[in-house]
Amino acid sequence: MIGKTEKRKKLEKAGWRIGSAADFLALTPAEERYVEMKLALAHRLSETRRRHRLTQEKLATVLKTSQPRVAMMEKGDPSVSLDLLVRALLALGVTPRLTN
Amino acid sequence: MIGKTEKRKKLEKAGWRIGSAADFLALTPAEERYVEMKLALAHRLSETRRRHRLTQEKLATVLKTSQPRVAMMEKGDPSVSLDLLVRALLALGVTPRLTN
DNA sequence: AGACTGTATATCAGAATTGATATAAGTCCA
DNA sequence: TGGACTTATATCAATTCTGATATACAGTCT
Repeated sequence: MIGKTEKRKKLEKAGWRIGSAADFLALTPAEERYVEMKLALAHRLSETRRRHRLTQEKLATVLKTSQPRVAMMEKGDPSVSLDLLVRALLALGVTPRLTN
Repeated sequence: MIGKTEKRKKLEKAGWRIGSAADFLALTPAEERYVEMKLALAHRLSETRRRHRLTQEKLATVLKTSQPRVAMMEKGDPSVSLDLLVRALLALGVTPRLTN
């Protein structure tokens, strides 16, 4: 079990702007899960890239995007869509199955 | 095992414009998987809504969007993002876990 | 220190997605 | 047939996302 303050810090560190404690608590469970999913995918992308021994620059070329965007993806930045993350993972051969 | 022509029909019916057989075959495995994921989520959304005995109109209200967009989502229309689909499912309490 | 490699941050114009609206089409029942 | 209800399609302005560029930061080596 992870405390709320701790979780908040984790999210803020990841670039999710959360103004006040009230704002944070206003995150619905669905929103929290969405953010967590994104961070999980982001982490997975980073891991996968390392496993393939690629630099962000090289991965960017493979994905036909730029190194800065890859950096954003690996942070799970709010400005990056799930689509982009999923496409990247699929391109790397990772096959996410959606289970209940 | 599903034939290529059959699969193509399925995708075209779902609104994915695929001009020629050559174009279709040009879909990379990653792209195919992406489309299939989307259609799976779309179908899942439709099922879930029905299970909750909601009209598209009512679901739209819950999701703070419009009935026409819900229709698009349930078709897995190319103009609908994974984000939107996932958010919708999460809002309905479906909790997709990403497994290997 | 300086050069080099890899990653992070800021900004922005162009592209894609969004909710909304209007309206058509399908379904059921009296 | 016609109305009530539900879903589908078309269009569009506003928002969001994207790739690109410039540049900063961090680590390693000589």
